[in-house]
Amino acid sequence: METEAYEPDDPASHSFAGRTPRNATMFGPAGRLYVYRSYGVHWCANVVCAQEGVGAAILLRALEPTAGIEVMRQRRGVDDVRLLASGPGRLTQALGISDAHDGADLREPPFALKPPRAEVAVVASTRIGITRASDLLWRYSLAGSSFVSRPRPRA
DNA sequence: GTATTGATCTTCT
DNA sequence: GAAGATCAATACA
Repeated sequence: METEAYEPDDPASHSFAGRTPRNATMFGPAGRLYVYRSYGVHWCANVVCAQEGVGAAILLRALEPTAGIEVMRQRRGVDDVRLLASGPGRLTQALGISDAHDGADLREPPFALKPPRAEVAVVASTRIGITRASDLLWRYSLAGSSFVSRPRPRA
């Protein structure tokens, strides 16, 4: 439901300052999962989306639970479906993603990549939760969705 | 209801 | 030693 883009020349991107042991996955081949720890507390999941050697990825900020909702509720400890994965940290907790999944190939089980089930209306807006280059319209979410981390970026 | 702060790891200065 | 792609609990109006 919601993603954010990060490129090598983006001051807010982990890959901007160069390759480190933690973000090494980000420089790997596309289609893999890049997991990093945020603020020492949360895990955040990204999809590597450029050729090997280029540190570019898409941050998964929110999703709409469609399967395994009960499991997600158990892991998150909340009932409201809209709160199960409405944020990067919440998303990884709901899916049970951790550093064990860093570098995993999204084309292999337990993951799977599929084409969209239907045409969707996507809106671009400013990014959230960062302090640098936050004016870039690199946050993409589905129009009118109630599963995003915030209904709208504050004006 | 909004505002502030704690938790706690990796990297950078 | 400080900041950061965050969340949730606490403090205040």
